[in-house]
Amino acid sequence: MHRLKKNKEFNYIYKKGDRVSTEHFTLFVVKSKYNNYRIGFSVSKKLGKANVRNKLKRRLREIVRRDIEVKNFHNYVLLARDGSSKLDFKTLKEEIKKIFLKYEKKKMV
RNA sequence: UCAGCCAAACAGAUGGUCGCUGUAUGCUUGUAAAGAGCAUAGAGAGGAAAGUCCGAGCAUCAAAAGAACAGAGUGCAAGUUAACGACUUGUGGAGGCGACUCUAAGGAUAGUGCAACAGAAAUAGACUGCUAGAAAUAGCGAUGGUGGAAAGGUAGGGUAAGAGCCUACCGAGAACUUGGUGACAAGUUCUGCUCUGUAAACCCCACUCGAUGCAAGGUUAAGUUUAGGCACAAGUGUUCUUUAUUGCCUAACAAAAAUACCGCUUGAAAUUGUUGGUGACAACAAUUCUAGAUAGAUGACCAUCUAAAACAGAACUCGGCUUACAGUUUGACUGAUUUU
RNA sequence: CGAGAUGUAGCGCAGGUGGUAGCGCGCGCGGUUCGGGACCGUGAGGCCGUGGGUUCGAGUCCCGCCAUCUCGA
Repeated sequence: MHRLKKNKEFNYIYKKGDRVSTEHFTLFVVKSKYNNYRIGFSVSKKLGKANVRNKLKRRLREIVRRDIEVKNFHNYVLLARDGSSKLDFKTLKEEIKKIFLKYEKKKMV
């Protein structure tokens, strides 16, 4: 799994990307030049203090690493919204699977 | 047993599977270095890592060397400390039956300011009033009940009426003696003793302090660019002295890969023991190396412990303070009750 | 991560040296008008972000905390 890290990249994706959202997350997607997919996680200060935000990012990374198979070489940004820090691990997992499926469906149409 | 008070320790543990970040070693790639990948070993957040409220290191500001002023801080004593506004042990004061806790605690006769409303009057001169006297006037500070504060208080004597005018007790001040390093305490003697509160108002006294912060600052790369102003003066709170330097300031344009690398973790370090000290702490000896990220490293699942939970995530590093916090354990002490 | 500023009526703001809190807009009621607006009169609305302290007395002085905003690559 490759990570997105630079602020420029994030801003580019926010501006140009396709957007899909569920109750607690928003996914931004842009086609990549390279033969990799890359993903970044964004958790704002509104969601909690430092330890809460770190824990949420760790969990999201774990879920993407283990349970999501990304077939396309795209750049993704996963934005956490209000309330997502209070969910437990299983519901998080289901919701993230959902959001990726939703994007694929949208693309098919 | 119940209630309390003080201090200390822990901050889920053990095993398994998959993953994350450094370090060391080996292998592969690479001319080599740097780097990349894989394997193995071992390491990997806190008591507050938080707030950024103080104090240091470290770095830059040409030089921080000296003096004065401005500004800011601290404020009982003696100690501890690298240093401090921190801590310790005491002193005075406040609270608690007690164990114990709290305390910005110098100066109000150096000066200035302020004290609403109420009250006759707010620091004090009058007014109301009391006594003597026919009156002029003289003596007096009791009477006035408002206020946070009203001319030391209470009782007795005394007087024309009164008053520390006199006496006793309490309070206050001064001197001396004794004890203590000291803050201060105790005692004796003397003085009948006008002068409210506020310095967390200005201020006075004593002591301390140059400013800015790792986004500091440096390495590699990239400007003897152009225009205007200042001129032997200019530049860092101000002024002065000493030393050093030659340009300094403003604006525009160009260039720019950025945590790529250094700073970045061995330090007033930690653990254990001994000794000294009431204690904060210090000295000595032995042993150990114990995070170093940069979208920022600790997560997920299973089993057992009844249940797995609080506050919360290092970001240059230390010493404190403040604030948040589920629960568990240990020790010293106090009060009440019961039993022996 | 560091440096700074601000919290007062529904909204935007005053209250410098402590004495009991105002202004404008908005809101309610009445007047004016054939009616509405404008105008005139009148009224309500405040634990001065929060917890302590100093003081006789704190929006103001001092010390903690909370929230919001700004600046530094």
